[in-house]
Amino acid sequence: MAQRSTDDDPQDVRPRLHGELLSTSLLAFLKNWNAYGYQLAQRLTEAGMPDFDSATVYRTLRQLEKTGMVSSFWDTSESGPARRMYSLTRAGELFLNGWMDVLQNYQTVLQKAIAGLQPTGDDPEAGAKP
Amino acid sequence: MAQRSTDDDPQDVRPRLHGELLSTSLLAFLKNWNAYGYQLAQRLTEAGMPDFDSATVYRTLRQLEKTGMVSSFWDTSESGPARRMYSLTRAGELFLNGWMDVLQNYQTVLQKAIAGLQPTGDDPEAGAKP
DNA sequence: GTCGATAGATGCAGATTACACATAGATGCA
DNA sequence: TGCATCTATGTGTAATCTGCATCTATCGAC
Repeated sequence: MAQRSTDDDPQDVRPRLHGELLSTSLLAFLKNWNAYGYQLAQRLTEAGMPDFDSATVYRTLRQLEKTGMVSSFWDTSESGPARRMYSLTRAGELFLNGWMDVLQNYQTVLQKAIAGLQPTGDDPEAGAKP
Repeated sequence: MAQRSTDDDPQDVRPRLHGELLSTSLLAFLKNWNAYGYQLAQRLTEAGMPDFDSATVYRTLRQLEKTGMVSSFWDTSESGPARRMYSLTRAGELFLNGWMDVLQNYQTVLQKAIAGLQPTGDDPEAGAKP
């Protein structure tokens, strides 16, 4: 039996928010609310989401636009720097609905696994924790 | 007012499982169950998780090992190809706990946003959907 | 004028991912 | 024996994504 691996980086294990988590948060905020990037970034912080990078937020929004999930236009009606206002498209709404299903299942799977219930209840002795 | 962006890729919008979602699923499975990659990949499929790549599962496990979340050893006790058996470390358990908190908050935020409740209830007319 | 807050973006190095393909033991079967 | 198939894990590579630093620009306060 080979040697066990060693732990080497115990610090900095706080989860960050990116990928699907960031994209879907943005889509959800836009469901009943047209907003621009800076505003969305603030809402994320206010909502107690883990740290993220504002550049990532802007880039994620542009990416969501490229795939048709949101649409945008420049808003110069208010004073201050121009704002790129985003709103959810029909495709974005459909994706968000699909994601909520995936998320529900994901959370159920996690909770069951953590509670010690295997996905399938067979083979009760194999690999059991010592 | 500038032109709206155009939708260009309406197909292939099914959510995939990667990044934090895949890592944390693996950690959760390993909480009460020592297992190897092939087995974990099967469990993910059985659990109804979205499609993923098996190579990604293996690389994710190696990555989790590099950061100290899991440890592994070669298991040659059974017949067939050698298996790399993984188990959760203390650091992995702590990360998983932190992630469950983040996830709970994330889901709450999504649900509130989709229900039409803003993170902060002020400014009720700004950006309201037409 | 210049400082800070607002608002969005780019450049780049490094990490992650999907897809194709490689390796190897075990089993079945003709 | 030869060969296909399943199990089990991995690598190579191009494309994409991310974090950090930095940049542009508007506006209000001092």
